[in-house]
Amino acid sequence: MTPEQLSQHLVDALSALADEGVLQLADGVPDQVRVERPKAREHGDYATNVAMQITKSAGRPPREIAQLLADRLLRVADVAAVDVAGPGFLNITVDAAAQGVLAGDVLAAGADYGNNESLAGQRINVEFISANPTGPLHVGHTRWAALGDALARLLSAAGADVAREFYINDRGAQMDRFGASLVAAAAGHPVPDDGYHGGYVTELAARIASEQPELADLPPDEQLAAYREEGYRLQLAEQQRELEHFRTHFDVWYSERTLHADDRVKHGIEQLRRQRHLYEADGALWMRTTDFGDDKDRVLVRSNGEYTYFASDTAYYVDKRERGFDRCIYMLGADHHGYVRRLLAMAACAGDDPDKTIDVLIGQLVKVLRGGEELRLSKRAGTILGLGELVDITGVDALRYTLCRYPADSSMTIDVDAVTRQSSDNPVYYVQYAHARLSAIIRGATDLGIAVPAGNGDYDPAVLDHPREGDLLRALAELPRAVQQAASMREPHRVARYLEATAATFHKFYDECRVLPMGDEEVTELHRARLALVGATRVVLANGLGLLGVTAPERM
RNA sequence: GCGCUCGUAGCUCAGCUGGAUAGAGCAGUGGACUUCUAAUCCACCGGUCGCAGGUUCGAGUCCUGCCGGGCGCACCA
Repeated sequence: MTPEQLSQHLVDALSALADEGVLQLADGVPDQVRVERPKAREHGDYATNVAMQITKSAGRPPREIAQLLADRLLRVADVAAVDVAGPGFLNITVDAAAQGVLAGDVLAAGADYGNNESLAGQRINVEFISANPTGPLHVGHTRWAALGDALARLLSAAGADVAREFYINDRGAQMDRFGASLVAAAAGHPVPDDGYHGGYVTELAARIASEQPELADLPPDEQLAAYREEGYRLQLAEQQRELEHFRTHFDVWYSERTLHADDRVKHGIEQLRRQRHLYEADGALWMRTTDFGDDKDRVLVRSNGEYTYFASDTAYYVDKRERGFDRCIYMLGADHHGYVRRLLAMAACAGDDPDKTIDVLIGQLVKVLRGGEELRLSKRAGTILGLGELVDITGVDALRYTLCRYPADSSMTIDVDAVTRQSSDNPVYYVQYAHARLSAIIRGATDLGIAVPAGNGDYDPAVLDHPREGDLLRALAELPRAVQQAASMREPHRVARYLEATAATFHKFYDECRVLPMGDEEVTELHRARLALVGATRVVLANGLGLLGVTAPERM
């Protein structure tokens, strides 16, 4: 029995009590009852506080309601025991056999286990990183790469139709500064103060100069444009190469320039105009974002006739909506959080309900520790630790996992030495090691000629009555909930935490429960059932790691 | 000044969207491998959840005010 089924039994019990008039619920029967896994063993396999939740609605003391529910629940065949405890908790123990069938369910579902339909029918646009093509991707971008990609995988697993999108900020003054920096570096001159410094500028300039020596003869403005464009092309290609290597694939690379070239900015503004939140003042075109909570109105078209950056963003949003996305997820760095309010106000000005169409995730910046010291990272000073370099040091799996382990809005310090270390202080190896151990058992079974059960009917679920087996089964049963919850809360780190807890549960099981027959031992039902459990656990860990874009090794 | 955000063990961080005695890992101490991977397991040590009020059966979690760190407040991008 899964927690979902148990939850349904509780709802059924409540409806029955209400129908019979035993309980009068002022607020009606809740459509969902949350069951949780208690921390303390003596609190049973599952627990719920529903009796306390509805005490007001029912106008009866919680313990009394709990007792009514307990009596009702005991009639369910798969429920072995129910206790009323404390102020009104319901502690439920599930029948071993009913729990044991889960292994078969997991084996039968295979790679699909954990997926759900909670977001079915939704089209979601996930935009992340969106860096300037004027330099390498740094640690902050890397965090978004790992987190954004994991989130996209999660949303897909929850049934949504997801597009991953990278907005290329390839327009504006910073591109010219980039071009000027390259020209200066190529000529051996010092880079302008407001330009880009870093060693990569020198390398890039030298490469362009040697590949296209004829550029030196161009007039200054043409030369700047040529360097700018070539630098753009090469830098973007580099970003794309590094991200693919980091297993972060984008479905759409969206250039800000094309937004202007195709008159989509103009179109976007026309769409806004219909909603009547635009006005002209001081020769500029404004959006009345204060209508929806912004502290001041925002300019779309400056008095000199040029579009603002905000105009691009507005048009981009309109474009996303016109391309059919129900929801747009923005992943922004903490240094952009001041932007959120106007973003939401803008969507409201466009006639949308921002609560329904926009999710903004704010990511705190990442500190990097190496050799016990904090690295001071600055693009201007050129002291950048790039995605590429970081991956070279730590490997893709360790880096992705480490960055996915923490909620986006918590500041984190990443200790390069710890991520690199291949030991237990690195949780990614803890989880991967569990998968490798499981794989080793299955290899052993194959060597002994014992088939791994493919589903229910291939083993006896009732023999899985050891406490460690029950713990493991209940852990496996949590995956769908973990996925659903992580997806709806947009919090990939929950998957990582779930994996660590499940790996720990497995390791404890492994420590106490022998799976394969020893020596000349006969193959028993217990061996077969445990093998089913092992196979199911491997499926769960592999699926979970897959959601984070981390590999599940057969051997370590 | 206004706004956003964070404050949990010595360190890095969780805490299931208000529940039972606040949890992991690392660091420290001590144990467990002649048979499925010891990258593992077990035990001990470690806390006024920044402070003070409030909401209620119940608050690390919600509200208010302070204190402290980070960030943002352009017809820049």
